[in-house]
Amino acid sequence: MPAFDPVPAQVSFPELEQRIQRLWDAEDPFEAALRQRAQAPAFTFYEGPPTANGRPGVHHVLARAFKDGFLRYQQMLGRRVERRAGWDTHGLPVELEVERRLGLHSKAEIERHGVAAFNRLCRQSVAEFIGEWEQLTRRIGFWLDMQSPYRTYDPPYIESVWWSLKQIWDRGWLYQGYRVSPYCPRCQTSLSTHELNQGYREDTPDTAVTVRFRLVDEPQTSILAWTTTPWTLPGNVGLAVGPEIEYVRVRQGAERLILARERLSLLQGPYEVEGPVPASELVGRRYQPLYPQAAPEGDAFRVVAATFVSTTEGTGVVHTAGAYGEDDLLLCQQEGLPVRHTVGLDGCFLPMAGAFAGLFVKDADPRIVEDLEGRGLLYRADPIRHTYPFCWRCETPLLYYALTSWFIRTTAVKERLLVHNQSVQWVPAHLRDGRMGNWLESLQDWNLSRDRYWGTPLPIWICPDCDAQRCVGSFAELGLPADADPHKPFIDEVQLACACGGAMRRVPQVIDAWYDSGAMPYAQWHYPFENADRFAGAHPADFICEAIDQTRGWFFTLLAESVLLFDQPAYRHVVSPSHVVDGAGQKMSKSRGNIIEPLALLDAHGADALRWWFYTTVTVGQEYRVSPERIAEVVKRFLLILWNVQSFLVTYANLCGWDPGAAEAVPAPAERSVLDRWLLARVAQTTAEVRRRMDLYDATVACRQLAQLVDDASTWYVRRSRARFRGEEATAACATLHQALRTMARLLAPFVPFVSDALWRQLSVPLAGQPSSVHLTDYPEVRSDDLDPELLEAMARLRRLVEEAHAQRERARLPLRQPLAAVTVAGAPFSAELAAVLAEELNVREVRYAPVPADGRETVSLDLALTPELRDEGWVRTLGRRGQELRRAAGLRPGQPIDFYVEAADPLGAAVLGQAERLTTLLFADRVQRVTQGARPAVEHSAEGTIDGTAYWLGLVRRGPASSLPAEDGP
RNA sequence: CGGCCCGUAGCUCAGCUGGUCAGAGCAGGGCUCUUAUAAAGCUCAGGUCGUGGGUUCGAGUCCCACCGGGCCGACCA
Repeated sequence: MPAFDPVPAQVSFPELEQRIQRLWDAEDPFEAALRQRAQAPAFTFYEGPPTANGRPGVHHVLARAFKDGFLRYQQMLGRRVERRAGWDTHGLPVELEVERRLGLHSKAEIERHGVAAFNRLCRQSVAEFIGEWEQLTRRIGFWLDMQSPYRTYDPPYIESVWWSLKQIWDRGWLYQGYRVSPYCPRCQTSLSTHELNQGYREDTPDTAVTVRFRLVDEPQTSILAWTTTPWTLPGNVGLAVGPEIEYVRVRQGAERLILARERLSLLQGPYEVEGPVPASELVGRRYQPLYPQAAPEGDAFRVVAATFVSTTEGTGVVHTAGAYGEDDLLLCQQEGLPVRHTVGLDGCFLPMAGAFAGLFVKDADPRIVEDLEGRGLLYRADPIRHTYPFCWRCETPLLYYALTSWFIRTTAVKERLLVHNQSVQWVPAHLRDGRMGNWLESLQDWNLSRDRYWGTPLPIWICPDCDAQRCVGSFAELGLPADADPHKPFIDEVQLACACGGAMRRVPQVIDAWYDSGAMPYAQWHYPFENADRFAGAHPADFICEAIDQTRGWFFTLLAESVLLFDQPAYRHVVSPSHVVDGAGQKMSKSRGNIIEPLALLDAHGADALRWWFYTTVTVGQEYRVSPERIAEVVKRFLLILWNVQSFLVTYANLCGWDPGAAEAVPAPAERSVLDRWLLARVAQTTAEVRRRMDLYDATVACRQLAQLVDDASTWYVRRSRARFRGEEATAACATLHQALRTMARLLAPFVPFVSDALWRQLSVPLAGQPSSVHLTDYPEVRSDDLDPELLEAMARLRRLVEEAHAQRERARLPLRQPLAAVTVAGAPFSAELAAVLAEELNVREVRYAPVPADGRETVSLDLALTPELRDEGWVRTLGRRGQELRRAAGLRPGQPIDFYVEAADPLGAAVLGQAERLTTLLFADRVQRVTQGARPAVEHSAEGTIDGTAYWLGLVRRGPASSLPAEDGP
């Protein structure tokens, strides 16, 4: 009875993975692993919540592969690793999907449809692809608790978010302000940068105007300013000059003009430069408003200094309208210039714009140009073409438009953010001071509010009578039950009594969905209303892992909220892989048609292959050029080799009846042959290196080391040990390879969870009391008794010399089958054992040594002279090979007893007679008989050929049934 | 415009704190081994290590500039 179940030579990894998955379904080792570590110290992980209203892609597999690898590793180290799934459920992407489905195109249409119904659909839409996410998560072997995920729309989650905002409010860090954003006047919403990028159109025709701003105290003198958006001119409140820029006053006809010296080329017709005007002299000067009737209250129409002013375009003077430009707004706030809208939310001029009132701004542009020209204020107007943003949904030209927004004063804790960021171990390391560090250095206040519907409502109530503001931090303050739906529109019905006697109403906004996700460390536990211990024990996280695009996303919001609320970092280690692109390095997109579906890859090559490819192909931080061919290569180069080593062991262990569970005497490792000791030393060395690398969160080098170990086990240990598995050393060899493979299965378990478990289970069959799954074992410790650096070095040296010797044979055209008398090593002698390995690998009788060459370089040289005896043996080995081919052609299995007949003239015939025993062994035959010419017996299979010019004939006859070999599964 | 990453054999990529580092795998040609039965081993690449400077006894490996690619951000008044 064989100890091991036979291993089919052909393996389909996708099928194997499904088989293992079914075992997991039945045994639930995920749950068992958690139970097993229930009392162990926690290793805390935060799962970044994806939005489930989109399909998962290959890039999601990437991050999840790294998450799972590190989590399994930590668990095997003995930590308790909880992994709770989460879903990001709010936000504009969800709303857009629902709008699309309902055929709605604006906020007005949503409100006509009804916000309650709209939000109901949003809630449903979030779950749209949840099944696909769960399927993929499961398929890639990512163990994640998806039974009780946190969801950002759950009332307790929202209540925790409210609590956090109240904390921020109490510290004075939550305030209302203006912000300029790209704004679609038709949809009546601001757009995110992401959306903005989808709508840029090049070569958009527009009009650039250069306008005279007459100085109050010098009406004959004008400052020239230039703009491509004439519609912002009625909103002008100031002119900005650059403190470093040199301005000049020029005379042209009766008038004087002021502009930057570098921009004189803008002038039309002859002019005379009267002299320089320092920027400092311009600052503070007042000019006449272009549209006095639209003048706002306050100290407007002044020249101010601003560093952002350039001289690459225009006049070196920037027309400033605070409500219609980001820089403009900041400048106005800084300089005390009034900010007021001249354009309404619908993109049409307000009544104070006089003749333009009611006109859409883009339609008003030509009218404004006409009007300015009529009043002598236009210096010149030029058609231009530039890149301009349009709404990607409705194609309306976007406006930069200041809206009332609520902000978190993140700048107040900037120093703390920088300090805590320093404490984080980033992989790749440059992210800390690079992308993340730079982002924090140029930190601005967080624009928290969104004028939308499906999101966590901003918990601020304002009294219309006395303007009192109140931030609400719990449901109880509103008298709401714990299970109340706190979403719009219901929450907007809730009024609070103001001290002045008025009824406070909630502000209409919801908050940035990114705030929701950054709140997960505390909100997933409904902290501080519940689970205070649970939160305290799981913050900061030991480890998070998301793709690089989360730097300014989730990585930032986690950190920002943690610092704002707790003055702590949110995580200690971040692994952040780069992007996934197609095989040609192109970004995957629907329009390019180069999207690679993860499930297709998984079906074709399996999850282990894809995971392993992600770990080993490039270092984290470089892009992943994924293609089916590259994943297929992993199967060939790694998984199949691993599988074949396993298959080899099982075949021979069964063949020689070795049983690891039997109390058979196995020599202690130190007593085994040098190849065994070498393999065990390689395993120990690799174990140490893998642990060291994984402790540094470097899965790439760890896995590359493992790949090298697998390759060494196959292409050196097994290759050189094959004969030993059939001889006296079979027990030691089987025990060694068995032990090595079991260790390798555990070393590989975090990375290729399916095949490693398959290996483990197979190898454990004959053993009692073993964990049923490799994922319930401990990560291998370094067996210090096995370490043997000297042996590793000596073997490495030996293998270098082997390569050189093989090259010499190649040049001499002597097949390896042909034995040679000696090899001479110019270098330090090997131990007798290693010398035997060398001799066997090179097929030489003897290893000799010579002094090292003067340059100190070790060399090797084969004695290429053939004696008759060596030549005879070479012939016999060739004949043996031909016999093997005949066996194979006859379809005989290993172990099938046979008789061989050989007919050959001398000198080949003599050689056969002289080495009949060797030939018998080579052919695994019971008997080899030489027959004389013309006396060929009747045989089942035969072959003819020549060796070195001598013709031969081989015949083969079976004897009795096959011995007790395992049957193989088909060809 | 700014920040970061990358630019090494036809392709994909290794090369840690400067001194056998000029490498591996794949593709292609040749050869070999084999009761792991097509999986494996060996061999063949004359590559200005993007370009140009610099530091150094010595630089893919450090510094500067430039060119090209990517990502992120800013800007387009």
